[in-house]
Amino acid sequence: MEKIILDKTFFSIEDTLFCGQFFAYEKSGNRYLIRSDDKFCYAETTDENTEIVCNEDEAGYFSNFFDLKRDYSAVYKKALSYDLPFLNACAEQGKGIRILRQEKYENLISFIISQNNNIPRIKKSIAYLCENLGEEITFLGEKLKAFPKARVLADQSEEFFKKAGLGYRASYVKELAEKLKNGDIDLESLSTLPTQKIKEELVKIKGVGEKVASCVTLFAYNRFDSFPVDTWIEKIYRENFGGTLLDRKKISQFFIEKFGDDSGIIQQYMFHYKRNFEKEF
DNA sequence: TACCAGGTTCCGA
DNA sequence: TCGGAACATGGT
Repeated sequence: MEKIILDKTFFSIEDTLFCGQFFAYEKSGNRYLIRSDDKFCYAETTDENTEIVCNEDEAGYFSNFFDLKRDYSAVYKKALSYDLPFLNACAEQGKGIRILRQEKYENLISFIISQNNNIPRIKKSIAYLCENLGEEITFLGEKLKAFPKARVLADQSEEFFKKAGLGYRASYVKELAEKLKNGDIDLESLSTLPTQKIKEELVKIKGVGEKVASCVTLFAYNRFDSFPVDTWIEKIYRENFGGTLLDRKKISQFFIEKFGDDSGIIQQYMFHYKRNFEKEF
């Protein structure tokens, strides 16, 4: 067992988990059990620190997963430098957010499930897939389940995915799993491409549109020049930026032109605030 | 009961 | 190319 301890100012577990980037966690007492692929850790933010507990040989993995090498105080200061009252409030409330460096395959499946869906249901569906198809993993004496491999998902019937609560998204996930199994799609090979090119490749997948592709470039390829626009961001655009555009792709471009390479984290500050904390603006 | 949720696909003009 | 209906399902 290994414990990683960091100052909580720019790393809050609640902020990081409640900004809608990630669905594979559950509360367990004062801490959160977090799963990525087939690896687990516990995380807790106390009065002063955030503490991660994981297997010794996976400390490097989780250090990368939580993006611990990036200086988020600089990102926060950059957000304040735009001098926008609404954004200042968002950054102040969300400065503990870190953009997780997620597994590409798992993140893509998760965000296909996310379309026209709500976060509690998305979490439930992903947990169902793991519980029923995931490899058993023992972590600190507990028996837990990994995220299922693509070849296992590919062998399921569409009925299974409907039982998991995927609804009409069932066929999307099945088709993607089959293509991954056959090697028709290689997500890792896209890593070296520019952000726009990655998105162009991702939207060729059935069930993946502009918004899901933006989430995956941000959360799994860690491209901060991504700005996913969903119903919440659209509200922010209209209510807090006085925007009039209707096309979500154009709204995304509007924000990327405004915030450049900080777009991804600023998007997360704003989503987190609007969904969880908004008072009057 | 109708509307909403981290949208995308499909169809007709 | 563009606008709008259809798509599953649980929560409020």
